Amino acid sequence: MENKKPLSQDFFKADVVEVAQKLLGKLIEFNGVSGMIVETEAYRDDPASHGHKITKRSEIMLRTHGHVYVYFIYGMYHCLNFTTNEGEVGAVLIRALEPIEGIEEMKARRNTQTTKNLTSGPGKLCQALGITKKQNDQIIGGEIQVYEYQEIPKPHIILTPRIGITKATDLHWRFYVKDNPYVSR
DNA sequence: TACTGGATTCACT
DNA sequence: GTGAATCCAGTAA
Repeated sequence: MENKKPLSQDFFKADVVEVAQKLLGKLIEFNGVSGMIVETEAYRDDPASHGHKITKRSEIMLRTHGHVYVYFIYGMYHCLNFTTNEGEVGAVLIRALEPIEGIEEMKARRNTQTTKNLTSGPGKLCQALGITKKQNDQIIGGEIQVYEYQEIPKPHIILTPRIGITKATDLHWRFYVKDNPYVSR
């Protein structure tokens, strides 16, 4: 694609819920593979968030914005987050992408021919893009790029409280693009 | 040093 | 719908 416009660091210097919503329709590119963000989740200082207690792992949520936060979960998956609003605890979990470029590479990494299963979940998309903890704490715009891509009309943006997490509170929100086949639920 | 459980996914039933 | 896979960060000792 020509004329790709990267997001500025200031884009991430805002409330985590606002950033989570505005990330829908943006393009994530890493290592020649890319996808459009179709589902996000906002985490800040609520009991279900790593940032609820500041530790060596989670301090990045307080210390930075516009950085990549990658953590390892369930012994086999990675999850990709973007930090927001330095000085306040916040990060947006990228929950699903619509694959754009490098689909064959994604299929090989995911060991499947089913396009719908490539990036329709936070663990899946990290595997498809090849993102690991090596990318943790990198600045967005380095190895991992995020570009303007598609404008999602407001009526197509759905906001729900995150369910299924026992400690969920009203500080904890999920956004997704209505009717997009890659949304994880 | 040892223990515990997780911001998930997949293969089953 | 249910359970297994699998390892590391956080916590307690």
